[in-house]
Amino acid sequence: MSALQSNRFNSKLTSQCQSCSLSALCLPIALADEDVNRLDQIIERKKPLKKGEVLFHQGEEFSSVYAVRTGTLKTFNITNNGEEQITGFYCPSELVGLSGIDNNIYPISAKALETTSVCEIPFSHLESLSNQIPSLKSQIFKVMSRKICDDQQMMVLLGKKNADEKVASLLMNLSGRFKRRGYSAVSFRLSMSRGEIGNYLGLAVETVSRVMTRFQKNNIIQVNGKEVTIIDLPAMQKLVGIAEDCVRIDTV
Amino acid sequence: MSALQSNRFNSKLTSQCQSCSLSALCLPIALADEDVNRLDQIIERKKPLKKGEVLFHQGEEFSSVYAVRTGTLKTFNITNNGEEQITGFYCPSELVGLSGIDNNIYPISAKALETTSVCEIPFSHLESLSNQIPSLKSQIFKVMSRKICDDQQMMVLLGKKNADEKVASLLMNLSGRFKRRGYSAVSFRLSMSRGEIGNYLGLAVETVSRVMTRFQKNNIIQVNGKEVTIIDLPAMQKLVGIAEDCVRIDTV
DNA sequence: CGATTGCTTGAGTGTCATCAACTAGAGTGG
DNA sequence: CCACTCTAGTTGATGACACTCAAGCAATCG
Repeated sequence: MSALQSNRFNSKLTSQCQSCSLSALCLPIALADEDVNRLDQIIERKKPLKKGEVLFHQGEEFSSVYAVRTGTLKTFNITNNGEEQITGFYCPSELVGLSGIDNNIYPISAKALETTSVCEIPFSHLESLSNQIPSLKSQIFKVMSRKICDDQQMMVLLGKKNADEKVASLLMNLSGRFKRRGYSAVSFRLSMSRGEIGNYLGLAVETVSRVMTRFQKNNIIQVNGKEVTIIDLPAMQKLVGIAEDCVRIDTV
Repeated sequence: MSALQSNRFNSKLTSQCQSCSLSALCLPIALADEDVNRLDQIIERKKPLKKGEVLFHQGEEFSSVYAVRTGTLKTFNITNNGEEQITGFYCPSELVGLSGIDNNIYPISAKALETTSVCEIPFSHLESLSNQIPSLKSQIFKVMSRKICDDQQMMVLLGKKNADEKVASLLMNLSGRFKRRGYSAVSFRLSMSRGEIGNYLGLAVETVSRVMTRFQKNNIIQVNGKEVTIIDLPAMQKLVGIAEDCVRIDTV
């Protein structure tokens, strides 16, 4: 809690990272104040992306990872037959672009779903800074490890779940992410279209639509366009599979 | 930690890592000789696992990552309703357990598909060694990044591909991995059962069986139990989607 | 040797994709 | 301000792909 008040001990120069409301969730977590300042210095705040603008393109040379400040991004892969497969949605404080490290090329594109601002973190700088700050290095390991966990959960979803369970899982996942950022866990706005939801979940648009209206008829959720309210939480948890305990799907 | 540094120079003796045939694929890649020796010293060779034995259990405290030396592992997640979802197969030189870093708990179990020997790499040692050897740290970043890429490819497979494409993708992926280790790319032995293939690909056993016999009838592959030979490579590539260029599915 | 396990093959069914029509809302331009 | 277009979303009808159930075969094992 108190960690949320990021500049409680701040003294002299408060870095932007320290005054950022996301610092408790983002990369600076677990860093000493002076280390946050050093991290802060390698970060570039870019001007916000408009809806539909691309942050980086699949195939482009990898240079930076990005932390979302406000708004939402989607990442996607263009498959051989030209269709797009969405691989993730990214909310504020989440890190995009880690998959580019391996081959020094982004294997996916990242596009803004709404007006979105990001912090650019040049990876070469981050890497050398991580030589000097072991806790930063550990933090990067953790972030990457979590991404691997999340992706594995996603595989379970795609491989084993039916349409109802898929949609419920996405909604509950988003709910959890909003909650952790201090927003309502039961009432929120979807920044992605039905088509994007379907693409992401491996479902047709029509199926997504049908599932959501059915959920609504059964008083499980309340839907109004992009506005969603979760009404019957137990029902949702049951659909997701309750035991979400040891696993935290983070980057949907 | 001091133990790490002690034998740094006593290494006219070739380390096991250096004499290991996998060194060009495994973690030591891109390390200087003396660094390989230091890495070598934190590694424990465990006695081989028999088929069906578990390397680590889901929920267990995380301590080490493991490199496969010989044999094959599968990792899997027990879902809420008790069924198992296989999340990956691991061949020699590949690293298992990275997903445990985040929460300090293994979110999956790892089990031997056949007699399998592994190198245990205690993560705390690896992490501190990576403070001293920047290229080792970079290498870990890369390995984790590649895992993220691979998992994303897997999502595409699960979300967009039909049964034929799924099976073809798995076979071609295994083919590539055998090839890189110097084995035949067209003729190899599956160490996993049909059931495990189906589980992994999000298909029923019967479907896997049917697809493979159909492939055989169409002279695309030759199957005899677990022995597989790829006959019509172009057909397979077409099924997979050819443009496997920029993406390398590594850890299936 | 029977028993068990893994794999294959067949028949029937169900879930979800596809195709198509329709509605609502946003943006455009006369 | 009102058609007009365009897109996103919804709903219905139909069908395909893959799952389930069931039976049989082959290989391994106690």
